[in-house]
Amino acid sequence: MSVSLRQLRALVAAAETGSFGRAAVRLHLSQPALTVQIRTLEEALGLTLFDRSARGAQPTEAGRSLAQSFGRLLEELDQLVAGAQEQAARRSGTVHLAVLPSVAATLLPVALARLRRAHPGIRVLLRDAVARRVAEQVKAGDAELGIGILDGADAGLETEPLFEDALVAVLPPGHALAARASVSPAALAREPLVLTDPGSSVRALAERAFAEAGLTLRPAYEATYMSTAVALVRAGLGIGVLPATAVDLRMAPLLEIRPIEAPAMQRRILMLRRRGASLSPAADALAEAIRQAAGIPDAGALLTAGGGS
Amino acid sequence: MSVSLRQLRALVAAAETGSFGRAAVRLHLSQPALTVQIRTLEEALGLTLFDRSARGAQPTEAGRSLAQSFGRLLEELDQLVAGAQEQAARRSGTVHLAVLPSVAATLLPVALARLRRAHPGIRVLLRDAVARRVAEQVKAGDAELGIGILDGADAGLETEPLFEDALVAVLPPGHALAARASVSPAALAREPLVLTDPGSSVRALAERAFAEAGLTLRPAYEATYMSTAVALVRAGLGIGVLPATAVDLRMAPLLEIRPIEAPAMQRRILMLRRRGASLSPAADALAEAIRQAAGIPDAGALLTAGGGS
DNA sequence: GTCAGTCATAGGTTTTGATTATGAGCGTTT
DNA sequence: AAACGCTCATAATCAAAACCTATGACTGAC
Repeated sequence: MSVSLRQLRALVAAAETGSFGRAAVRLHLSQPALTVQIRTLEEALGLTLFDRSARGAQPTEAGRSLAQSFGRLLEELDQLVAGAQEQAARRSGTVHLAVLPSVAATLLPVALARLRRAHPGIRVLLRDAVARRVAEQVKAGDAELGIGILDGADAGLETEPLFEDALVAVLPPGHALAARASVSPAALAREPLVLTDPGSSVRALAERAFAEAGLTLRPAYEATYMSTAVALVRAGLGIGVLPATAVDLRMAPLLEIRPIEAPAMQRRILMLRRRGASLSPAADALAEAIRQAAGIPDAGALLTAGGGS
Repeated sequence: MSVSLRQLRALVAAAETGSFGRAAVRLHLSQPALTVQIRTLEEALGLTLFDRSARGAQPTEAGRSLAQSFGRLLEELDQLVAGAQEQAARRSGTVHLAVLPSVAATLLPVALARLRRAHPGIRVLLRDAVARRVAEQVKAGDAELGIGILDGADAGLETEPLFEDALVAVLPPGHALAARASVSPAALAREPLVLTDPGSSVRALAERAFAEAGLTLRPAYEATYMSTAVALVRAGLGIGVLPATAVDLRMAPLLEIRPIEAPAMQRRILMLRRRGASLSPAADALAEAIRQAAGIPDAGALLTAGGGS
């Protein structure tokens, strides 16, 4: 028979207390049970570990030495187990999260604040990236959770809708188009436009929507960062075609926001995870916080939605 | 329920093989048994450790990390157990041995040679000391085994007789007394004598024997080391009164050895161990080798003799 | 659509471990 | 010297854990 943890704990306790009886008390066992554990351990090792006498059980040299080594090992083990249970209890843990920059600037701070309040021990490693990179990182396992968009279904990913993000027209103060409740693509096409980089998902969305309306998108300015784009609009250099979430009106109170009359001007922001990969407790807590921040009541809470097929 | 070694081994094997089935084979278990171990471990930790699919079981991040940590721990544990079993098998181990210098120079080399032949892995840490120190070291546990002599019984020690060591007269080449088969204490008292230090057990023995014969011992020379005493005799400076074992005739072929006609000129060389303290396998092997070197057939081999009361 | 491979579940048996009760050895105390 | 009190060991019994075989359900792949 091989050794067992019970035997090792018995050995350590007996060596430290110098008595089988006291060791049994410490381990919440009866004395005979402990005696048997020690004996079977001695048989497994082939060594006498204790010299029994009427005044207790003195560990032999081998017993002392092994008790010390095993004790150290047991301590490490208990620590590992405790650490794992900490993670399970959501009192610690780390989540790698990939997220679109626009969401990172808007929804995410709210979600992270919620998470911190509910589970202050959980650490979030944040990577903002464009939609394609978000999906890639989640699929590769580099990020356990992602917030992004997906064109079609993706067999490697499970998705859960968070909210709809529409592209809106962002008008500089006093612009003529602000008189209307909404603006048409055709009207936009006549104006100098501020857009994001080609390759960004926002840009691709705008181009598609314009193409459906038979128009060609000719941006006057392209910005990589949303804050840059907003600044360009505020300076009166053009009309922004930007995601609604990205425009923080607190930062730019004089700008006017108007919806664009094109159904395709919408993108569905999704929470992404690798298909078949369970979430760590920390990631689960984060997902919950994100859902709540997005205004989704946490009903079943389990992600089951397909890729959108 | 707390974690068990079986669970940890199951986790490590499954994480390394990527399959419950293959892990079960490695551990000589059925697949359901392994599945259950993993599940109960997951329940104990509160963590999902594997993502099960039709293509095997992929460890989660937590599973991977824990498998690695636990694997390291298990390796250390197995190594400790193997080390203990090595000791039990007498393939390794260390014995602290306290021994009289005279025995160390005569009987012991034979015993150690035997021991090395039978159990080459056993290391002997040797301390030669006078009889009182030998007994002290054994009683204090500084030496697991001792070879020495004991005046009366000692409650703290168990003894086992090894052989009788007589004090003999060591005569320089061509000495007149060599004509007799034995010499009397009275004859010795008329000669210049070479003895050991006062305080040595040999010296005490000689003084007692002379006192019983109504004589006073007046040594011409006192040497601490036996080799010194023998050299003095060889130089013709006196007659040695020394333990028979200590005089190596191969080193001093011209010397003559004669028994002394006094019954008290005998000392019983004993093997000593602490009462109630079991012997380590290494010490047991050494004890056996010592017995054989002393010409004692290793019958029951267990030390049971009392202190001589 | 079948097939091969995976893990999960169920039923029944063996093994392990625990408890209580009791015994035996030993040192101390009366 | 006898009794006591402390130790660990043993025995009988019982509960729980662990295992195996058989079977099921699911998933990819051909």
